[in-house]
Amino acid sequence: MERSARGAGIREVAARAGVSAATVSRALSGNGRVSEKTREKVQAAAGELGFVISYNASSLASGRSRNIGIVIPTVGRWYFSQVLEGAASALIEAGYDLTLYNTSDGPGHRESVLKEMLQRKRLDAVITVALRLTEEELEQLREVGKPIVAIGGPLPDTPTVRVDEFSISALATRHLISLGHTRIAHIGGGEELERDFRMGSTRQDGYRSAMAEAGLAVEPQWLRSSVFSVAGGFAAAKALLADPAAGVTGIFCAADEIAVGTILAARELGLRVPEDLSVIGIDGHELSAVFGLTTISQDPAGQGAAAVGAVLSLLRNQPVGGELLTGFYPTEFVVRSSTAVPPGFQGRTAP
Amino acid sequence: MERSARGAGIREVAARAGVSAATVSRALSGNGRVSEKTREKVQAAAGELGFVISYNASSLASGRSRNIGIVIPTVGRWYFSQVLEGAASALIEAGYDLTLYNTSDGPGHRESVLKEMLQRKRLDAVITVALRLTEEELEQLREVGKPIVAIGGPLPDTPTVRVDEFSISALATRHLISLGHTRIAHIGGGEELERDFRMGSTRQDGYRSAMAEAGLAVEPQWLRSSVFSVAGGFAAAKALLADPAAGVTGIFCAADEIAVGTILAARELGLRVPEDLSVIGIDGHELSAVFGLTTISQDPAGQGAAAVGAVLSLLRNQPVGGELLTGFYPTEFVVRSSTAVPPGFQGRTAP
DNA sequence: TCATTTTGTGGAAGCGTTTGCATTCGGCAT
DNA sequence: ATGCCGAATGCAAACGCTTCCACAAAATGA
Repeated sequence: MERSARGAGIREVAARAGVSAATVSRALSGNGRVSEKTREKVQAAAGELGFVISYNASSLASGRSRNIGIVIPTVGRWYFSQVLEGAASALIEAGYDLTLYNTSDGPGHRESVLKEMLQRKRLDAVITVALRLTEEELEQLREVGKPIVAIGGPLPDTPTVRVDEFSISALATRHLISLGHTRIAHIGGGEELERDFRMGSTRQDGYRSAMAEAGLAVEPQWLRSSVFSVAGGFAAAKALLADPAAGVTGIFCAADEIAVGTILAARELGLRVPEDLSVIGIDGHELSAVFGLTTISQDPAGQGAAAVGAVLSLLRNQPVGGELLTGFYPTEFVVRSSTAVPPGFQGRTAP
Repeated sequence: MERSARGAGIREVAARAGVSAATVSRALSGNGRVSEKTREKVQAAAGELGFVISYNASSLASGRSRNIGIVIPTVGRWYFSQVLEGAASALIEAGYDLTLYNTSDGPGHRESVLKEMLQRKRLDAVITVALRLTEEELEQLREVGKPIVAIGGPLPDTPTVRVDEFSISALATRHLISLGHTRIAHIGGGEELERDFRMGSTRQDGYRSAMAEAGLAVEPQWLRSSVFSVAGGFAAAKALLADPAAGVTGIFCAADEIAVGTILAARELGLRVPEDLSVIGIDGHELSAVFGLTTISQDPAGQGAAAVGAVLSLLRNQPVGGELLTGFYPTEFVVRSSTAVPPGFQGRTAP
């Protein structure tokens, strides 16, 4: 292997600075003590030689790799792309590399990713997004002894960044109820993520709870599901709204994209939003502003950054704030123009 | 460092299989010759011990790291998230890791990413997305001697996956012209990507060319720009359509998201699409189907996968097909219901 | 059957850092 | 002056693989 072409190594720097390789390592990494004068000499030499440390060698020797892995189902859907964006920015800021493992290619891949790729490769820590693991799988990961932080888990006994799916769903539903709606449908996420992530059904639970609490019945045909996309929401809403027996005046959608699809479907059927139909979503998607969608905003990029923050704490052996273990990531209720009192209703307006 | 907890090493496997470490390495990596019988013994031993090779050690020793880097401006926008998704899937399929560098955090970061992070860390190759480099920067990258493949470049003398921006823009414009439109506006991408990527203006050039070729004038107020989002398109289109002097009957949008925003703006202004206004986009975005948008679909996920294919060839020292150097990634013209003859026009219909 | 390849395997020297331990070198108190 | 002590530095042993080289064994050709 030609080494001449491959840039200077630490020994060349050492020679040029007139010190030993050990000192160069200490001067550049900040570990151990080095006099100010030597440090400067070393830095100068490194600069002149265009020396860049070999992460592989460094990792091998030190056991640290300044590289964290993120396991994410896909990067093509809005929520995940935002999480990734947030995490990537935070990591680059902290000087860490980010290795991406997307598990979208079938469940077989998921397993191999977890077992082989994370087992003890070159990661200092792992962030899992929307991943549900068996106790056994989790145990295997823990055995590796590297920090794990989850987003949208939940992984038991693991610091987790997550919103309070149940409560915000109940809140969204209650908002419709408080406006006077009684016939409220719910379009939830389909099986798509159910496999890894219990989100869909938790949101439905919140909806059911709020309905029950208000003494409202939930008719079976009010429960629909859709993939997390505008097209999916459009199709589901169209079926729902075309059903004369349903007769809903409000729809709580598990995601903004679904809600936007719902609004479009309503428009196409000649229904006005919010006069004839109220629609509320969850997410804070970019599109929600354009459509005047009332929603509960959840800032996924912030969640990604928060997870990175937790990981970095863990790596410094600072235990992460109990908040991540017990609390929820904050959400924001954004009232826009897609929700109003139901048609023909004369009661108080929304708070 | 406790080694007992850290899983078996290659020597343990060697001992268990009754061979030398060298043989284990050869058996597991497929380099060098090993008898079938030994290979099986080794694989069995490795399996029983749950042995997973240390990539750091392997990379250090061999100079190969089975890890490729992808430099991408952001992952939050549709196009980029799709490219990344496509690349990530292809890489995982090939058994490579993917390290993500997003350069969205200001130009300072971009430089450090390129010089420090790629210079000779732990990457076998680099895929750059929508990145424009100076000759000097490119030269620095080349010096490293690792394969580089670009998406949407163009980086001179670098295998590049890209669509023919100019031609498809002209094609889209011509489609409107052939329907009988003469007052055709263009909403292009803003400065957003212009910095790294000349895309915005290339699409405008295609538009101008088609207009000129048809002998049509382009009025200055017909040229608008927008960020690549529905909201951006909405705002830009609203301003354009509200301008009485403009009087356009067709709009060529540089992206589907902009086009969707345009359709929404038109609706809000009481204009029917396509009866009063024809709209055409570029992208093949998920939303385009929902809105019946005529568009030129460009399959960014496929582009990501194609770039990975090229990188893998390069790594095998198979020079990549000349197609990537000279040809264009295929696009598909999808005619839907957002384009029609202009209002009051009685001519032939579209081909 | 003997010389010549080919194949399979082991020994050991790296790969480029980090770090424990030993050593040196200046003070500084005595 | 004489010790002492901490700060600064060097030495050399890892870190866990890959691969060059040598060598033995098996296969091939004459």
